Amino acid sequence: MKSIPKAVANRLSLYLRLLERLHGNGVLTISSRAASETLGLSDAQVRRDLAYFGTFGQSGIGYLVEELLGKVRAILGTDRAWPVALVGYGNLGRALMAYAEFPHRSFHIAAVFDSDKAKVGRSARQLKVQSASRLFTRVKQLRIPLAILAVPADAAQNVAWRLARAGVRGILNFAPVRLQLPKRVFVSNIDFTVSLEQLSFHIRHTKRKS
Amino acid sequence: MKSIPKAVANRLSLYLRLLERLHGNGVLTISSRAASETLGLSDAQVRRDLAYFGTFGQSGIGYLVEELLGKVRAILGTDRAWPVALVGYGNLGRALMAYAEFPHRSFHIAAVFDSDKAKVGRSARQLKVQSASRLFTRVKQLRIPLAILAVPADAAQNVAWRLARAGVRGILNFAPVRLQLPKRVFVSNIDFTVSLEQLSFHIRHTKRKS
DNA sequence: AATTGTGAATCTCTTCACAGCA
DNA sequence: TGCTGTGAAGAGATTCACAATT
Repeated sequence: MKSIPKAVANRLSLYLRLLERLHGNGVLTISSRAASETLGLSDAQVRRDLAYFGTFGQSGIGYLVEELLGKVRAILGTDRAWPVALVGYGNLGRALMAYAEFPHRSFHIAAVFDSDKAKVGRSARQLKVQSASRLFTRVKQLRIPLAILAVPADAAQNVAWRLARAGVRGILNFAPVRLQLPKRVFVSNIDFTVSLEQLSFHIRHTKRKS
Repeated sequence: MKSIPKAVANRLSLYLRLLERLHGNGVLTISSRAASETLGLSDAQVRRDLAYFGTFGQSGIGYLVEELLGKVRAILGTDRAWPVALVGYGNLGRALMAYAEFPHRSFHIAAVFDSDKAKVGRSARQLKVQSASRLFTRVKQLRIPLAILAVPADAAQNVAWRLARAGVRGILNFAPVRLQLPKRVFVSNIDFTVSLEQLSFHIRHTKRKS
C-alpha cells in the first residue's frame, strides 16, 4: 500500500465532518464534484485523496455516504473510543474538560492531573483531579494512549517525558514550546499566538481594500 | 518582490520563537546550520526561507540575531500592538482572556463580548464583558482588526459575518465550522478534535513498537 | 449522461551542491 | 575556513483530461 501523503492526512478530518453532516441529513450519496464545492477543494483532489484508501466510488453516482463515512472513520482511527489524559487543570484545562465536542467524536477524558495541591481532589465532571505525582503510574496502569498537555511552558517538557515513558503514543500540546520526544510519540501543537501571527502576517501582506 | 510561499509563512513563527530565545540569552549570531538543528529543518531551508525577505546573512558568520529578530517581527507584523476582540466568554473565552502569552507577543484583548445577559457586565481583568448586540458598533468604532471567535458552533457564522461587516480583517476561529466570509477576511482555524484525530490517525498507521 | 480513477502535465516546495564572500 | 545565497535537480502535491464504468 502506498504511504499516505501528509497533505491527505490533514484533509481527512475535513471529509469526516462533511460526511457526518450529510449522513445526519439523510443524504445517501455524494459526488466528488459536490463535495469539492462544499469544501473549497477541486473535484480531482477529492477523488485522488479517497483513492488512496481503496476504490469505492461508483461511476455515474459518486460515493455512498454511509460506506465512505465508515471508511474515513476507520482510517482516522475514530471508529473506536480513545481515552485521553488531561494534564493541567488551569483555565485552559477546565475549558478542555468541559469541551462538548470530544465525547461526540470518540475522545473522552479518562483522567485529569495537576501539580497544584489546591486543585487536586476537586471534581471535574465525574472525575477527580489527581496529583501529578501519580501521572506515570496511572497512565501506565490504565494504558492511556493519548494526552492533552495544558500546563505552563516551563513544565511541559518534563511532563511530556513522563507521559512518553508511561506509554502514551500521542500528545496534543498547548504549551508554546517544541517538545523533544522519542519518535514513536506523535505531537500535535496548538499555539494560539502562532495562529494570531499568521493572521497579522496575512493582513500586513495584503493590499488593503479601501 | 516574489510572493511568499505559504509554507514559509507558516515557519516564520518558528523562527521568531527561536530568535527571541537566543536574543534573551544574549546570543549575537546564529548560523543557518545551528538554527536548522534546533528547529528540525534543513540548513538550506532556513537560508532559502530567510532569503525571501532580503539578504542579511553574513558569509562566514551567519545572521545577526537582533537584526534578524527585528526583520522577522516586521514581516509577521508583530512589531506593532494588535488590539483583539474576544467574542464568547464561556470556558474557552475565559481561558483565552487569562492567557498570559498574548500581551507578551503584541496581541491584547481590547474588548470582550457575550450574548448571555448573565455574563454581561462581569469584569474580565480591567474590561467589562459587553453585550453581543454592541459588537458591530464597538468593533467598528474602535477599528479593531482582529477577533477571536470562541462561541458555540451554531452561532459562529452569524458572529463572523457581523465581525466582517464591522471591518475586522482576521478571525481566529475556535468553532468547529468552516466560516464563509469575504476573502478580505483571513481565518485561522483551531479545532481541538481535528488535532486529536491527526494523532489517532498517525498512531493507527504506524507500526507499534513493542 | 454522470461520474470515477488515474496517467501525464504542472505547479509548489525542498534539498543538493557550489561559487563567492569575509 | 565557515558560511551565505541561489541555480538546478529532485520530491511532493495538485490539476488536467480522458478512457472506463454504470
